[in-house]
Amino acid sequence: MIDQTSLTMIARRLKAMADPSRLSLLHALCGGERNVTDLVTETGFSQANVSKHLRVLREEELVSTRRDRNMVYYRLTSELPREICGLIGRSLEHQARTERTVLSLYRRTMHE
Amino acid sequence: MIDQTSLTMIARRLKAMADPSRLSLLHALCGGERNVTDLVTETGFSQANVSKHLRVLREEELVSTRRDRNMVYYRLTSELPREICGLIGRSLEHQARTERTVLSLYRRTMHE
DNA sequence: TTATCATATGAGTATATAGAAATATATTAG
DNA sequence: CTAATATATTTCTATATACTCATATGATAA
Repeated sequence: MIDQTSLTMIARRLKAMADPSRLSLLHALCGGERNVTDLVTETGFSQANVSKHLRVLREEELVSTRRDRNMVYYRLTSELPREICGLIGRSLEHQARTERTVLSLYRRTMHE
Repeated sequence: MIDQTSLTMIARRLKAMADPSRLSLLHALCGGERNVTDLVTETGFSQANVSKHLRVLREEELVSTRRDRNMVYYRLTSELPREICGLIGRSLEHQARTERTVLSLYRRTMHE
């Protein structure tokens, strides 16, 4: 048996990433620091929506912030999101190859 | 901008793993092939519950099955779950170190 | 066939989450 | 101070999901 606490923590981190909108935000942050307005522009999501998703990412410490003037700049806390997406991208690619299904862009996912 | 389809697929895979019960099942399967009864015993979850979680994992092709007699044996389809959990485990460990919080067992998570 | 074992599914309930719209808070500019 | 800008939060609704209990399906054994 594995300790329940570790599983719960891992599950929470995965869950924080397991949303297309949040992946989109993480993807943008792979390009470097961004403030909320930048992210709204880049993703096309509403400001409220971006703000809420950022909160989820912050709570799981996947991103961290710094304030400059009245803007809040977000950045990736670690390489984790990029690495995870790289792994899954390769996995999807491999599957696609074996399934002879054409899927593109996984390689470029998260700027890998 | 990244293609929406890739983000959605990655999100779905992450979501399938983003649950403590399913991580527990994946963990068990890291020890090798198991049938449903084995998994019920190892995890302590109800049979119906195990069956339902396995369906989610199957639908995302994280596990595959083979039938023997009237038993269904499940196995990991790839190393992906183990790799993901390894990454997150190391990330949690790193954070724990820098936060001087004691967290144990991430290294042993998923039999890494 | 009928009984039994292994697995899967359906119904019902409780909880969680995504997103829109409106509003609140906080910082800066004038 | 007031106005404007940037970000965060609340409220609401719709949808999804985890779980339990009961039942169904499917394979084997007697």
